Parts: sequence; C-alpha cells; structure tokens
Amino acid sequence: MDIRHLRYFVTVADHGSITRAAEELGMEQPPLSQQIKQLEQKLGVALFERQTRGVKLTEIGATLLPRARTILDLQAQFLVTAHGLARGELGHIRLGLAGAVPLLPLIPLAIRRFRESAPDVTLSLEESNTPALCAALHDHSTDLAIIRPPVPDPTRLSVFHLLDEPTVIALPRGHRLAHQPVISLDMVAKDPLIIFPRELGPGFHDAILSAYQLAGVTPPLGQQAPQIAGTVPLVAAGLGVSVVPRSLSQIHAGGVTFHTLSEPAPRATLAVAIRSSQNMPLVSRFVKILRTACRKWENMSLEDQFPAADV
Amino acid sequence: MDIRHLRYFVTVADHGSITRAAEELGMEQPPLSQQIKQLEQKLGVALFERQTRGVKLTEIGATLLPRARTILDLQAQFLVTAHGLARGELGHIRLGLAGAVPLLPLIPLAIRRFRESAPDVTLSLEESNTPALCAALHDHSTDLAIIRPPVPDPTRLSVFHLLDEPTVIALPRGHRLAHQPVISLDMVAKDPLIIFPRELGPGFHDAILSAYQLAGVTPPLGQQAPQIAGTVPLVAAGLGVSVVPRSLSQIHAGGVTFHTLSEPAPRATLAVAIRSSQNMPLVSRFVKILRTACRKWENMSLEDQFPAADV
DNA sequence: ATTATCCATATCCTATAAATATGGTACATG
DNA sequence: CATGTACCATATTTATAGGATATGGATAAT
Repeated sequence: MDIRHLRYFVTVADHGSITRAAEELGMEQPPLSQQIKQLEQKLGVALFERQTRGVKLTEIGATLLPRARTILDLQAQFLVTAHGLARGELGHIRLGLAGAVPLLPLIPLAIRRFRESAPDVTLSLEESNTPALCAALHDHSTDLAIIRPPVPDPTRLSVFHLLDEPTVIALPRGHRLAHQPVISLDMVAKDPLIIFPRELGPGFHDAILSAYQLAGVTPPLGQQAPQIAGTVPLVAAGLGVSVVPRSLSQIHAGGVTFHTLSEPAPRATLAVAIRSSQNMPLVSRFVKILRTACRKWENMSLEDQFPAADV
Repeated sequence: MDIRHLRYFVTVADHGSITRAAEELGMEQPPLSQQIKQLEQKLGVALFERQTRGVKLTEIGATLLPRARTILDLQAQFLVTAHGLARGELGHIRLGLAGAVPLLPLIPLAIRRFRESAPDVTLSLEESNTPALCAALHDHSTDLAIIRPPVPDPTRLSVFHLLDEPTVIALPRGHRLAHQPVISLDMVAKDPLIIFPRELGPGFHDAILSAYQLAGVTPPLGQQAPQIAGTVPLVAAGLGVSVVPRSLSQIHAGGVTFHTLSEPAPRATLAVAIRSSQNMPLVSRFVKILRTACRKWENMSLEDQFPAADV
C-alpha cells in the first residue's frame, strides 16, 4: 500500500465520484478507478459501493476513512516539519552559557534577535562553566555554548571567537584606592585576590594570574568564589579584590567600585562552540547572529555597549 | 514522498548502515542509496551523515525519525484494521432491541456467543421500540435491530424472521381465574386490557387486538403501559389483564400469574432488521448466529428454553 | 602496502502508474 | 419508448521510476 492510494481513497470519498476526484487529482478517471480497485484488493475489503451515479462509501470504508485522513495529515506535517527544519524555522535549541555571560547585554540581545528571526524555535538556556559546557556539547545535551576559551578538548568541536572583553578590578567600599579611576596590578599586590576555581574557567583563570605575573607581583590568594560572578559579593564583604570582566561592573553590590586596569591587564575572551558535526541551519544561524552582533558591539561607544537602563 | 521512503529511512537509521538495511529490506545497496538520496532531496535536508564506516543520523534526521516511525505504525495499523474488518474480527456494532426482547434468554445467549466468536468487537445495546429502531437503522445510528414486525417502511431495510413466540395472559393476584392453567380470551372479555401504545409496536399491538376480535369479544381498554414490559406492574396493581410474550412470564412482580392462551391467541413475532446496503461481515455474522440460535431454540423443550436459573 | 568494507555512480531492465480509446449501465428527457 | 447523458469498468499502450548488476572511490584494518 502506498500513500498515494490513501490520497486517492480520501479524495474519492470526499467527492463521492471517481470522475470528479480524478479531476481534482489532475488525472484521468480510468487509472483512478484501477487504483481504487487495487487498494480494495490489497485490503481485502470493498471501500466503495458502485452506484449508477457516483460511488458511495461502504460501512467499512467509512470506518477506514478517518484513519486514512490522519495518516495523510501526519505525512503532510512530516513534510512541513522537514522543510521548516531545512530552513531553520523550527525546532529546539539548547544554549549553554559560561559564567557571567548573561551580564553582557550583547548576549540577551542576540538571543532576542534570533527569536525574532525564528519565532517557532524554542530555546532553553543553561548557565554553567566552560569545561562542563564542552562536555555537554560532546554528549549532545547542549547544541551551542558560549564559553571562555580555550576549550579543554577541541576535537569534534568548532570554536568561533566572539570578543575580547576588557577586565576591571573590583575594590571593596572604603578601599584605599577607591577613588583612583585607573589602577595597575602592582598597586594591589598585597590585597588578597578573590578568584574562582580554575576548573570553572581555566582560560580566564590563567589570564588573570599571568597578568599578575607580567606585572611582576604575586598576590595572596583569598577565598575562592563559587563562580565567576560570585567574586563580587566576596569583594563587597571586604575579603579582598577581584579582577572581573567589565560587564560585571553592572553589579553594584555593597558599594563595590570598579576601576580600569592599566596594562598588563587580562582580557576576558568569549567564544561560541558547537559540535563540528553540527549542521542544523538553526545553529548556524545563531552563530552568525552572534558574530555579527559582536562585530557591531566592538565598534560601539561604552555608553552604547552598556545602555543606561542596564548600568 | 512515499511510505516506502519512510520505511527505508527508518531501517537505515536503525542499522546505521545502508548495506545492512538493504539486506533487511531484501534489496541491494545501490537502489537503497539512491532512494535515501532522493528522500533527502525531496525534503531538502540531509538525514544522514555519510561516514567511512556506515552512516549516522544528522540532528535533523534524529528529529524526523520518530515522526517517520509513527507514520509507519499508523500505516501498519491501518492494514491490520482493514484486514480485521474484512474478516469481521473487529469493529463496533450497535444493536437495537425492541421492547421486552432482552427477557427472552435466547437473545443474551446469542450476544454472548457472538462475543466469543469475535472478542475484539465492541458492542453497544439500546432498548427502544420498533418504529424508532427502524428510523435508527435508516439514519445509521444503529447497525442491527431486533424488532417486532412489520416494519413501517421496509425500503432499504432487510428483515429476517427470527421466531414466533407464544403469548400468555397475565392476571393479577386473586383474580377469579388465577387457578385456571389455560384461559381463552372470551373468559376475560370484561377485564380491562392493559396494553402499550400502538406506536411502540404496531405489529404486536394489532396482533393482540385482532385475536380478541377473532374470539368475538371487545375488551374495555385499561390504562396504557409506557412500554411492552411495562404492562406487568399495572396488572399487578389490579388495573386489568394483559397479553404478553411468554418470555415476560419471567417477571414475578406482585403475584401476577401467567396463563396459557387457547386459540385464537396472538403470536409475538421477532425479526432482525439491517440496512440492505449493509455488507459488514460483522453484521452478517451476527444475523447468522441469531438465526441458527433461533432454529435450535424452537426445537427445544420449554424447560430448556427457559433454564431453571432464569425462571 | 594490501585487503576489506561501505557508499556512490552508471547503465540496463522490469514493473507499474497514467493516458487513450472504448464499452456497458442506469437515469433523465423529449 | 427511444435517445442522450453521466459515470464506472475494461483493454491497450506509453512513460516513468524503482530495482539489479557492474564498477569506482575512499577509508580503516591487517
């Protein structure tokens, strides 16, 4: 049996006439008669009762008709879904975000733009750390991840650079340098450095420590923060100072002040990673939107990068 | 697109290899490769990622796979259902019963036998009156009806005789003839006759009245009963006497006694009616079972006709 | 380096769906 | 009552498409 047979069956049933159904189907009457006959033979049942004027469904035919319709509907849905997937207009994307990434206004913006371009795509977000996100990509529990390079195991992953974000230094309220707009690392060499565990973001972690090293100082290590953005409250509590991506300066917890770092200053790099085998148009489109958004963003003024409403 | 394509798609996905899928499908590898390729072109998406050793589902392919499976399942169900309907092994039958018919042990027995022969057939019962049942047959709200002939409009209906049941006369407790085993109609000529409205069963109604006429008497008409079996409680209330099918003697309400009628006695005829256009094997089978059961039943002794447990 | 495995391409063949032509039947109409 | 019309069925031919066979190419295993 064939889907064509079902379509013929339904069309003939709807028109009550083989001749008219043939018109609708864009074919002649004799082949349609034969196809119906063949279907009946294959099924072993009479679907129609031949009358002098047209044909009429038998009871069995009437029983079978709705089932044939659902199969045809499903098949049509199948085609629509496939075409939609082909054009990246529907489906589901699971997006992983490295620590503190959502604080960068750029990212929510890109997500919003993507959802406008593909309204039928459902999106799930998950915030985690870079190594975990890479593992999630590998085991297919995430489709796309914005991470802080480098990735531990780049095999089977494609990584696209997004942007290098400047870092700032966070000082507690009342710190002796709280009034200095620009600070160099050697000026805080004696302040305990609040930093996140290296496992949560080896790239950024190492960037911070090597910047200290370049500055020729070795800070005492303060308490470990549970995540990248988690350093700010600890600074606020007076446990030390911290070097964070500039986007974190949006957090105004407990009078913490953020100060531009003079060179040598680490940079917080962001990249987007996907599986190399990934060829869903949805994902490619998301990556494209992200990259163009980043290019625009890098040419913006500081005020535009962090709109007043957010700062 | 064709169901065959879907079957190929699913089989290749299950085996992870075109070659092995081709074996399973009983065909060679090259045509299967081509069909998969065609399907991908038609859908506009890559379903598989060709690898050096076998093929692997793409993300889109994995999304589409379960949908393809459901379509295949539905199609298989469709075939099974059609074949089942062809053999009369499944489906649904709506059976209409005229008044007081279920009291005849024969009918439940036939129903039970039918359900044994076709366990997957669902059966719905409805008790009504003969004209209403015929109307229900015409408008397809019932498939089969056991009625009391004649039917008002026999066009497009086929009626098969089932049996002629003797009638008995029902007397209230303490009636002057309560001890007489055999009674003739002229003996109760002065007792009010409890009878159902003619609309509920014209055939039986007329049979009763013409029997009285043949006996040369015209009884006073008592209260009308709401249905055929509804006469018995009215007799029990002392409102008169009633002529009922013998199967009603199973009702022992309020000391009513039932007495054989000497000639001229009406007969309560039962028949089964179906639409003439009806050609469902299920229905034909039911009719057949009914008729053979009736033939057997007519040759039974009274004790067998009304088993002790029921009488 | 060689073999084996597996997918892709090319060509041929067969099966089947569709078109054309025609016949038969019941209902409508003059 | 005869004719015409509408509709389905049958027969024959044609074209298309799926399948088989043969072969080539790429990659991993020995």
